[in-house]
Amino acid sequence: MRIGELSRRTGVSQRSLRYYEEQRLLTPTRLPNGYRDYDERTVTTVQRIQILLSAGLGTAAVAEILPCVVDDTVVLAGSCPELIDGLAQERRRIDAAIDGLIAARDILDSLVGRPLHRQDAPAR
Amino acid sequence: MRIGELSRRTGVSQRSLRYYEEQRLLTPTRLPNGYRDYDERTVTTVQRIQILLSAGLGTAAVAEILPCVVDDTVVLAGSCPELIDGLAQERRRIDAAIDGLIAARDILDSLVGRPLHRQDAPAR
DNA sequence: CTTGACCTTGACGTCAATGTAAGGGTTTAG
DNA sequence: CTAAACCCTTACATTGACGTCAAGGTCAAG
Repeated sequence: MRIGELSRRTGVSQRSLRYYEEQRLLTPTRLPNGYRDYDERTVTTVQRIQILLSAGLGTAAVAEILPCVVDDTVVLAGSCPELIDGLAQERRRIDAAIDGLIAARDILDSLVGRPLHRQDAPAR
Repeated sequence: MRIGELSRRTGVSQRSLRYYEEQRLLTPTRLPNGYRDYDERTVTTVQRIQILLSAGLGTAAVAEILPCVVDDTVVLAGSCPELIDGLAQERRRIDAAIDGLIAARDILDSLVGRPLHRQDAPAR
C-alpha cells in the first residue's frame, strides 16, 4: 500500500510516516516510480510506534525495540542481547511517569473534592 | 529565601524558577536590592508545579490551578468556578496518558518475557 | 579595595516530533 | 490535453520548558 492509505488507516500523518522512515523505524520498499510501498503488517507496526513514542521513548529507542517485535504479540526475548537492560531502564522511566501522573491526578481530584482512590499502586 | 536556596531545596534550576515567575506561577516579593524573596511555602508549591507540569499540563493550566490549592493538601472546590470542567478534561487527558504508558510498558514487558500484570485498569 | 559568590535582565539556542510550504514528477479520468 | 489526486524531496517553522551565555549590580570576607 502507498503512503496515503497507510496514513488514513493509521491516523498518522504522511509527514510522520516519512519521518519514521528517516529515523529507520520503517523501511518501505519502493515502487518503480519511486513511491513508497508498505505491506500490511506496517499498519500494526505504526500503531506500536505511536504507543512507544507517546510513552516518551525516543525514536532511537523505538528503532532498537521494533526489530525485536515480530508478528502480532510475539516475544523474542533472548535474541536481542544487551538491549534488555536498556529496556528495563525505560520501564523504570515509564513506571515513574505513571506515578507522576497519578500524583497529578490526585491533585486535580483533591480540587474537585473527589476521594483519592488508593488501590492502584505502581503495579510492578 | 533567595533563589539559590530555593533552587537547591527543590532541585529546580534557577532558570526554571524565573520562568515560572514569568508564567505567573510564582510571585515572589523583592528585597530592597532587587533580589527575589520566596517564603517557605514556595518549596511545596514548586514541587506541585513540577508534578503538574510533568503530567503534561501547560503552565497556563497550572497557573489556574495553583491559587486553588491552599496550604498543604487543602481542597478549595467550589470557590473556583467554571475551572472545574477544565480540570475534568485534564483529568481525562491524564487517564488516557496512563493507559498509553501501561500499553507501552506491556510491550516492553512482552519483549522481556514478563507476564502482563492485568489487574490495574485505568482506575476511575 | 578586590575577589568571589550571589543576584539581576535579556536574548538566543536546544530538542523532538510535526506542520507546512515550495517546486515538481506520475497516473487516472474526462 | 488537462485537471485532479496522488506521490516525491528539501527545507524552514513551530511548540514548551528549559539551557546557556553575556553584561552587569550587590555584598560579605580578606
